[in-house]
Amino acid sequence: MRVSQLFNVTLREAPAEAEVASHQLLVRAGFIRQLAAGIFSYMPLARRTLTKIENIMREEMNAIGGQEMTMPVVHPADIWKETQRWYQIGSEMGRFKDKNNRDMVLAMTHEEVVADIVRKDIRSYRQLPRLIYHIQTKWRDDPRPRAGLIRVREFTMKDSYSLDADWEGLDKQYRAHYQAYFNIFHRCGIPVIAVKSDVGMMGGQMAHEYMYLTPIGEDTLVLCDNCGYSANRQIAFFQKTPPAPEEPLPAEKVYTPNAKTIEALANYLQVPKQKTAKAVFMVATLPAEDGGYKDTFIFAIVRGDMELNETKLANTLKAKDLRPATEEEILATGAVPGYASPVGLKDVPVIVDDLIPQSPNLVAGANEEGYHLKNVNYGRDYQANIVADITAAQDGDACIRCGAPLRTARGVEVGNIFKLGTRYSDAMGCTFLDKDGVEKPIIMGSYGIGSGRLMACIAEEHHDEKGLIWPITVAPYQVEIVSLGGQQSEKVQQVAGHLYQDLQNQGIEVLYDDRDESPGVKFMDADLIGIPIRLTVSERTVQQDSVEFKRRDQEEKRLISLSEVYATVKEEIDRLHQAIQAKVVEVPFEG
RNA sequence: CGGGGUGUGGCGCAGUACGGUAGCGCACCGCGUUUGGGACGCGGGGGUCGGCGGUUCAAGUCCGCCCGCCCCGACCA
Repeated sequence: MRVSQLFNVTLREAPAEAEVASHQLLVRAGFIRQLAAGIFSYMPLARRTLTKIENIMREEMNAIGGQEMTMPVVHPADIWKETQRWYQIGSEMGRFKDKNNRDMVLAMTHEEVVADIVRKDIRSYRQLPRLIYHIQTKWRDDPRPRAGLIRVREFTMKDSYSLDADWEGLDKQYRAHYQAYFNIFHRCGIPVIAVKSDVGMMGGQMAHEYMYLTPIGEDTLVLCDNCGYSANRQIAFFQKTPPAPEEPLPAEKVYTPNAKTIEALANYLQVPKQKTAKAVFMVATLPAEDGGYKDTFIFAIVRGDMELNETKLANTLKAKDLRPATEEEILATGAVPGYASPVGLKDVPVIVDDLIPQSPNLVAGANEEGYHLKNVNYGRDYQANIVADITAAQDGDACIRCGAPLRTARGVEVGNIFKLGTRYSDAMGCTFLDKDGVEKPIIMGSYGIGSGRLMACIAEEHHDEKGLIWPITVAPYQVEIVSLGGQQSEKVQQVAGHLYQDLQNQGIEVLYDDRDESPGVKFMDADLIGIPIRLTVSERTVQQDSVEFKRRDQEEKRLISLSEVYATVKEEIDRLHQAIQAKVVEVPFEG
């Protein structure tokens, strides 16, 4: 492609709203243009990179037996009602009515469609196992898109769905994806780790997220450098060290003016935070007896030095939804915000962290403005409805497996794999007859990777102050030819033009900057766009029957003779591919 | 949804305090010069100042309401 013909505009400055490097550079280099919050156009250069990313996905999916298909973006709401997700999912779901006033859904994901196809077409164990996938646009009306392509509302995702007759089959497909996903990310040039994750609204038995570690990430991960334990902070387990036992002391009411936070309380009473109990008020949406849901006020207690983990609490309660209580709701229960106490509280479910019963003589609220109770002891002074692990792992906590200090890090979720089990099969009646003629539910798994987000993470990982530096496997073009003074020198123009033709004829993807621009402009644009190999043709080089060779990821330039250009370019492309391939390794399964 | 910010030509910004009829850099078009790291000269084109309403002789500027976008949080297969 000649740059003079390319539908692409580079920007000297990034729009003010672009903050992270991948967003700024992808916009400046002309890869993406924003239409609305979280809605982007992918320009020709981006399309080429996305196609390469998607082809890598295809190769890896096909390698584990996947079969590509395409499913609709627009669904009738009926199937989403069947699985209840029509009711369970809030404003994130795109809903509209068709001309006949029927409820319709914009696809957020395709479990329902898969299940609908499967229940109609699969009848026998002979048709299992199967693995299908598609690469499709999805819509999730995220409350807060951010960081360019990292978090968007309209996005393209490679989604695969495994269908099995038994749990062993699911496990096999799950593990195949586990490795295939590492292969995909490694081939795209980004390091990732797989962490165990919350199954969330997908339901199911097991889930891993593939995280690209970066400070701009929005998920917090808990990692053990010693044994390799890793988990999303939402579900990370850790060892809790009980304090030294103490004789329970008599409870004592103390005056604590303006001590409404743990910080202020510990400061005022001059006690360490771990000697205090923190009251957290939540409202949980719980399943009701009538089959519906009802909001229930929840009083959660964790030690003052710890943080409530809302995901753990929600899972403990089997809550559909969980949110902080408002001040009015707190007052309505008879508790006093800032001075709330589990002691003497009635008719409110109390959930305490499992470390609380082992922590004697804590300071808790007195349910009276300006007063706390010292020496509150679980069991003697109050009881809980549930004792469970509801606190969040923090930096330095002990690893659940080996006891070494845990580290927290930020990451972007670039992919996930789920063992769905029979949740969708049960809801939508996906059954088959096994060898014995017994009707059984099909066992499903689902596995997703967002291609735009992946492209952004690659940009995030591979750039410098001048611009993008694409890995050879996903670069829009492999080689960029820059001609200098082509308007003045017929020779330069000829050499560059021939080189462009020759390399293309040899199957190399070439971008040829043939514009009548100053050298500075061309070099700057080349650096910004980030094609891995640059060949410069100028009066200076043609006089020596050579061109200048430079790799985008290296500073060195060297002259190579025209007769050796193809061989050198080929060799360097192979070398770049080999370096990537060397990273595609087997990763032990961490179940 | 809560908190904060922001909106002036394609991009980056000034002008708003103190109301007087819109400006700078880059980009774009034409001509000429220039050509190894974002050139120069001359001449051009392009803006309902986010929207609506109000105050005023006069509103980019003051007042009210609304909207978009960005950041933090909540939320998130």
